Amino acid sequence: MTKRSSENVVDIAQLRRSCGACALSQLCLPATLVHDDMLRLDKVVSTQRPIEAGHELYTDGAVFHNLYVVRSGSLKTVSNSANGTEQVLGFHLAGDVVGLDAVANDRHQCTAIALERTTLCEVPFNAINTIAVQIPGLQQQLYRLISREFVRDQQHLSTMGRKQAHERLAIFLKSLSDRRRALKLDPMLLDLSMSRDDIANYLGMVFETVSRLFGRFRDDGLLEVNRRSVRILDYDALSLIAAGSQDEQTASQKKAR
Amino acid sequence: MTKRSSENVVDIAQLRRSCGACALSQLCLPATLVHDDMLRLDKVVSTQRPIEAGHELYTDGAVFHNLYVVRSGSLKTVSNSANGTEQVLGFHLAGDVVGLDAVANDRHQCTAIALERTTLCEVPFNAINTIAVQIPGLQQQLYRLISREFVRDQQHLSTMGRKQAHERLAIFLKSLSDRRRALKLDPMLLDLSMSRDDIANYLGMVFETVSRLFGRFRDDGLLEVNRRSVRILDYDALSLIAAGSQDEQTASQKKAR
DNA sequence: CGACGGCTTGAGCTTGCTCAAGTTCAGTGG
DNA sequence: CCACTGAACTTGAGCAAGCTCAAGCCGTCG
Repeated sequence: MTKRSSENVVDIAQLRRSCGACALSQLCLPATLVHDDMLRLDKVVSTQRPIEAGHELYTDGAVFHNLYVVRSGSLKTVSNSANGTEQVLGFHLAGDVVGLDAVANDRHQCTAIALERTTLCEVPFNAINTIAVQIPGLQQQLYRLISREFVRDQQHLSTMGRKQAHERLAIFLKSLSDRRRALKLDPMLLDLSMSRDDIANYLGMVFETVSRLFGRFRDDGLLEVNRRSVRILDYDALSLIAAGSQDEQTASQKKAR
Repeated sequence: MTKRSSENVVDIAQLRRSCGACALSQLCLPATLVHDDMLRLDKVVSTQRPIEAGHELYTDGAVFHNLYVVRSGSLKTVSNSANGTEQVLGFHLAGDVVGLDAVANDRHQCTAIALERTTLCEVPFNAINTIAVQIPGLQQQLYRLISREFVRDQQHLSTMGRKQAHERLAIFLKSLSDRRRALKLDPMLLDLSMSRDDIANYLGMVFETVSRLFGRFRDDGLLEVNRRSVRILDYDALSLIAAGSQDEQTASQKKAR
């Protein structure tokens, strides 16, 4: 199980257990640590067995024990309100830290569900807090991480505030692309792990609208869409729409709609 | 300037400078501290002169130095996107901590604007970090504070996801009411410090819609509306609408719309 | 192969947006 | 003190973006 160099599609799969060897360390807790400190971190972090698609990592209301770092795969976080309606709060890719919502009350405020087979590092919050007292860099990094999630949510709020549905979808696709670029993956090829329904919910619309918009972006030459496999053909045009360019025409240099 | 006992409308105005004597301490950083630790905190916290309505506390992009705790008055935080559109991210009342968005990058990610004459405590982040290392309770409290803001934003995201405008407004009014209750103020009387436009922006609609909804809630006997002075007449009905009760009729026991 | 879930596409309708006119109120100056 | 002004708010009418409902398609899995 430790050596599986056969799977070279994503080199993340080759990662060994230790934080020092992890390709994600720049995005994760050890970002600012020196080697010695990293070893101490290594002692408390463990890798879990993979979670299968559709399974829960934690549930709304569960007692808080661990933070998790996504190593491969992806998750969604969902808050379920009183009357049974769900709201997708975010999608979490490799390098993202999930579970920070629970720091406030010692209980998780949302449910985390794997969108595909997903591997994670488990970081016991108490343990990391204890060693963080002795490692100022780690302390700081923890603050930054929580705050980063906070800022991400604020950006999402700004997205939700935008009235036009096609702008919201463009922002979403662009952000996925940018996140892939940060992970050194092809930013033009999106392999969506989430359903149209998840995307729609996340962006505050219905899934039919998402589907129609994919069709429209395809017709306008912005995307190549094949179910969950999406190729960005015109990143600049997409960016223009995301930025709120008044007419999509200018953006795509096309006339059909 | 130190003694202005004339202003007894809100007893917050009578607060002395020290954290120990502050009526808000339960909501603020010192929540979990013992007396001795509080004295150390006192040393770094200072009270600023009031900010007038419409003035900025900090601007998007400004270098991060301080957190602020609202003592009296209120603020809005706003993110301005590329194409000039603004998004109101939140409203901040007495006891709220603002500025936490800047922890991620050492720069503020949004602009904070006073909605009325507002007094604040200024907490230098570096200083508090330094003493937090020695006071575990304070450390923990800082984490909780950031995480609390994060959770609040997630709740707001769930609100924005709800399709019906009247549900969003009901949630907003209910939350204002609940926050007033937590501050030991009359929860049925809302003195809105923000404009219809601010509310609309915050909830992702246009100001005319907010105005119309106030009218509808008034007609349905839920509210008494007099410009910015709003009295909640039927809190339970409002809660039902906020929770997504399918028909407003049931909630308000009225027929007119 | 059939059945099911996820997706696409169409037609019609409703909510909330746009544009526009009118009202109220606080503040200002005569 | 009152008239004037401008900002904030209210209200109306018409329109369209996106929702609802519905039917059909495609790919996967048992």
